[in-house]
Amino acid sequence: MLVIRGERERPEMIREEVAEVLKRILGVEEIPFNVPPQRKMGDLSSAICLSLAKERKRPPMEIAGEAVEQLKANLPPHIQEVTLTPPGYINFKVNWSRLTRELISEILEQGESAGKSFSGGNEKVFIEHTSVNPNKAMHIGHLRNSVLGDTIARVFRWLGYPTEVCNYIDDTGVQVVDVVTALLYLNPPLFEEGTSDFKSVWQKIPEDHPIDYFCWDLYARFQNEVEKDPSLREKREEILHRIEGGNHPVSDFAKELATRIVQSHLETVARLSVFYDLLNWESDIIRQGFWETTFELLKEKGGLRFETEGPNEGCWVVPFGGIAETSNGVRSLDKILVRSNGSITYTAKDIAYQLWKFGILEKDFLYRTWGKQDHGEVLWTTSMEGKEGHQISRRFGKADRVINVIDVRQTYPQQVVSECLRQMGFEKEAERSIHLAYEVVNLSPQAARILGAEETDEKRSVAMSGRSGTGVKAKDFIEMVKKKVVEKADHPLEQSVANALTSAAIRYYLLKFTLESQIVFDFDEALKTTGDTGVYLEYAHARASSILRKAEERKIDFQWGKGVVPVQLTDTERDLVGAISEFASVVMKTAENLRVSRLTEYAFDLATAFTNFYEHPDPGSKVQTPFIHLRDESLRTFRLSLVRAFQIVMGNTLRLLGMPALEKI
RNA sequence: GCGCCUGUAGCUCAGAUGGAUAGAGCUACGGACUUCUAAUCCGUGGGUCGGGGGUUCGAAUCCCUCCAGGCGCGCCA
Repeated sequence: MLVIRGERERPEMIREEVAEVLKRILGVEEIPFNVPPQRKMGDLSSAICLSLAKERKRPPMEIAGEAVEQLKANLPPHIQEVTLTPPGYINFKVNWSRLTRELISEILEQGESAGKSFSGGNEKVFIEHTSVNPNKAMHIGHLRNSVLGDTIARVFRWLGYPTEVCNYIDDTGVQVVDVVTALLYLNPPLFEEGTSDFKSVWQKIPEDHPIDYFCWDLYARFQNEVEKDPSLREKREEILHRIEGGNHPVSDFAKELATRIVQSHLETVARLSVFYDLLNWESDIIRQGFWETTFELLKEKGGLRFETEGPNEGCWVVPFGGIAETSNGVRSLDKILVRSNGSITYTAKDIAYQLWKFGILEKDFLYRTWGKQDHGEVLWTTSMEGKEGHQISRRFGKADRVINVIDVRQTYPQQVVSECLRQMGFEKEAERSIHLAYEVVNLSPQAARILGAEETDEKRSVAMSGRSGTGVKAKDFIEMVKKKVVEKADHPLEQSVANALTSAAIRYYLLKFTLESQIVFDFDEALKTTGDTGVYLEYAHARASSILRKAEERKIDFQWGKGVVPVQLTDTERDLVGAISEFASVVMKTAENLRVSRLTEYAFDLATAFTNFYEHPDPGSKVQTPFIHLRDESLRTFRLSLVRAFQIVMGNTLRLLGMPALEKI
């Protein structure tokens, strides 16, 4: 759990006010709170006296009774009534009128920065997400990663933390090697040794076929071919060395290929408003000698061992405790960083990279700009042709906290990385190396069948696999959702609106699940546009905007003043105020525990509260008068101001979720 | 074998720190639009919170155990 410093927000504030008084009265350290099951009981409740009964050897009703008496004599500022219900609950009624006056004033005054805190100080947060192998198209599982990381980054930025987002490009890994090998040697015209002219190879990619899609199929095909053709395996080995070594036409070709595919990945996620500050290339980590420095550091600080015997003979390993029996027989648990042939493992590179993120490593990348992104910010990239860190306008790395967004299957290697940091003596950095682990996206049996997967079990979900080419490609999915959104609309949509709804629907779908919940992707489920969806959120915001627009068109003057707040709010007014008041503390909690689903849940609650208020501002009454038609000027002003306050907070919530806040649909 | 995660309504999922009658959405059925935007709202139906023990005044939540599913434990990345 991260510790987030921040100002106390409304619900927290009220709770703390109450807790303060109660702690004094009862002489306890902590006061637990909960919400009563029925509204008439109150808005806030505590069962503290029930747990106190035993140790104090007194009936809970008696303890609570005395506490209530004292509370009545000394009411916390935002509480208007305290009651007692058996078997010993203390219930509090909030002074909604007062809370509403303060809350709306504050929001209208602060506008779009309402609820924003500037508590982050100088603590820099470094977030790595996406990091898709640049050898094929992205699929929906990758999107979950991107959208999670992007949302977390938005939350930290909002809270005032200097935040840096990077996308790691593994351009020297076997996946890229496979596709390069396939391009060069699978189909004629074959690559001729000694030449640096790759024109004919590039021409294999049809012009009307996106490169990432082409490589998706090619990569899957290559997996089959390489199985039965030993000469391809040899070629692959050769190409691996050339790419790792650099300084060879094939290496340049691989880089070019990866660059083009990265570009298509960036275009894909940009459709969901996902952007980065920096692209970090693995080839640059290798070429800048990050590992050599790390190797020395590891040997110097300890935590690394050269094996002279046993199964890992000839390797440099990090000891992780003995031998274990696994399903594949008896294995050493120690993590190999340098193989007996001298080459280094992925985890070794990861350790070096993690050290760089914290600014521990003396080495640095060279940097240049990649280009401007759709949101107007420049994207940087590491590059051997770039400038040194001190020569550019930005400073990358040197973070105080590092969040790596990687799926749950990589928990073990991530632990190895932070454990290595610990063993090297970087205790604080190990503590602040956070693996944001989330479960994968699988395909429902139906979805798998639609995609043409063979042998689907009707009960079991199917893992997506780049190797076999089964998966829902991100761009396909985006297009499908867009098509559905346009179809479902009762009027023609502007392109920008259709795109915004599409993005909101997809982001919401991928964010609403808890981190440990596997998403079993099903087309019907994922293409929903009613109920608990991103579309619902957009409608609530657009509806509020329309009301305000209409009020303006009719020249309705609604000048906010605290005097317009009714003494007694209706149920739906009160629920909406309650939802609005929770905004800031929800954002804070999201940053603390990195559980973004809490934010989507809140967004839905907030939108629901508004929609209910809009449909039934006077729940008891048979007639519901549109706000702009209200005769009672004071009430009209109040309700329109509440709409405005909602619109501001909903807009902020949407932006935190990376969704455009539509004024009109 | 060891470790981690999951199991809640027909389906998809929420349910910090243990609290009062376990909630949404979808689906089904029945209602509400000469509109401040109905991708909405209202109503009805729907549950042995995987099973069994335990701790507690109180357990979906904590502990033990069993069952079912997923993942991890590579000189892969």
